[in-house]
Amino acid sequence: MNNLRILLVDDEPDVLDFLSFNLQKEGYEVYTASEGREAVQMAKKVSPNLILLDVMMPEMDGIEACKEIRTLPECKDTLIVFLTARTEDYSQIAGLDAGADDYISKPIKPRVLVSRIKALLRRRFQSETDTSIFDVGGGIKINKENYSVKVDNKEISLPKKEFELLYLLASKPGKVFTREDILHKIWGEDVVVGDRTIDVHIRKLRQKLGDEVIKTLKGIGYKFEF
Amino acid sequence: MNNLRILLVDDEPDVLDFLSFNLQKEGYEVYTASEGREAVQMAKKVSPNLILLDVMMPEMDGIEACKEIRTLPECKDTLIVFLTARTEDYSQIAGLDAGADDYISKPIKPRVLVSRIKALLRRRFQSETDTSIFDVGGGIKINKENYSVKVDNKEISLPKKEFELLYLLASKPGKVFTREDILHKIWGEDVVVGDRTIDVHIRKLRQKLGDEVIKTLKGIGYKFEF
DNA sequence: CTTTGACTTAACAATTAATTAACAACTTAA
DNA sequence: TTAAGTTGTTAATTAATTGTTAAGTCAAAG
Repeated sequence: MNNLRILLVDDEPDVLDFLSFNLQKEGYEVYTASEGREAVQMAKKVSPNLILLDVMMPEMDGIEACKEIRTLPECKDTLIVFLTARTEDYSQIAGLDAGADDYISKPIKPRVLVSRIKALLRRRFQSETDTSIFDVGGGIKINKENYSVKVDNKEISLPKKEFELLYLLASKPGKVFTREDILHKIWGEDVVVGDRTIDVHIRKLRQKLGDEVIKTLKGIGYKFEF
Repeated sequence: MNNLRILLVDDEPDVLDFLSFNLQKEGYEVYTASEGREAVQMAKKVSPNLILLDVMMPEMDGIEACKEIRTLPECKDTLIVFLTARTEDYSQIAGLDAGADDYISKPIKPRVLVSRIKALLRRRFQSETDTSIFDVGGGIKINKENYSVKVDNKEISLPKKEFELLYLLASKPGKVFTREDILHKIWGEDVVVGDRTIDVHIRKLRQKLGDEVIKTLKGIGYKFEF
């Protein structure tokens, strides 16, 4: 939904698969094209936040494609990054000239690739890659700012109490919260809700997050752990 | 109302239709004429911001028309762009001499045409095609400068409060604004309006923008998302 | 193998929050 | 001054959430 979109363009299906896999794992929405003309069309259609563009391709090469993409109004904020074989060093100059924002030499380790892409996107789209998001592990990310939770990169929305409960537990993974702790922190000092109320909220969270992340300690309380 | 006006002049109805379609899609107000004399009259009447003028036409050709239009007081700020077949290179000289601001060779891809036109208009009419317009997604564009909003390129006008509310929410898509946030930011620190007031304004916005873009988070607040 | 205490679960009730329509009070422009 | 539009209020309705109850599990202890 509010994900950043990346368009991959390369004529080798293997490379496409490989990059695609690694970027999707990071939560990006990934689109692919295998040659320049297709790339331009895709770019127009999905208006990606970043395009990873192989320089050497049959038909229309990366440089040409880049120039065309730069003229698209849909892509005025799009970052364009060239993928070049290490030897093709001319592409640095030609590419940046054609309107590219950066270039990356192949071969590259996925981690390095991902971190460079993240850095570029952060610089350009800071507001979307926000501070108050934190990854609590177990595939769960909590964003305090917009009261939203991502589970395996799928956004789910929680009602207030459930969110607060999750937030409390997840903010100190591993720590055990007694029922009393939880009542005081979430319902306040002078509440009169029954004990079962907590259980029920825990259950609702488990329904949404999966049964593993919140653990019960009989007679003691609950903890978040992954 | 505050749209930029473009006058298309060409003797081939097909070309006229084609360009007209592509430019209207971008939100311009498009007028057409099929020959020079008609073009001059139209120009006088609608005082367009830009005229796209085919060079080769029966009766009065583009160059003649251009010269006449340049004498009209209604068109002193009008940009005139010639459309020329790629071969007619003399037109570059003659055209620019006659008072044209640019020329574009046919055939041309609509995207390229549109982006060149946009660039020209932006340069000349910066104030209207301004930085403070931003496309917040979901087919909604907000122009802070003249308090106007476009939904799917249809301009709708919002009363002040509604505009401010939309602007606040849309300026940080995804972020949740609590009722308190909203009250403070829009009504000021020492407000005395009831809570339901916000709801009512939200409802009015939803009536105008569609129900999807503003989301409710019960017990928390509202957020803009597309 | 029953009992017991502690948690889970489903169904439902109570509560709280938001939507909506109708309208009143203000503002502005004609 | 009227008319039109904007802004804020209220009250009825609708919807979602939060909380309760009671039956059901499960594991450890007797």
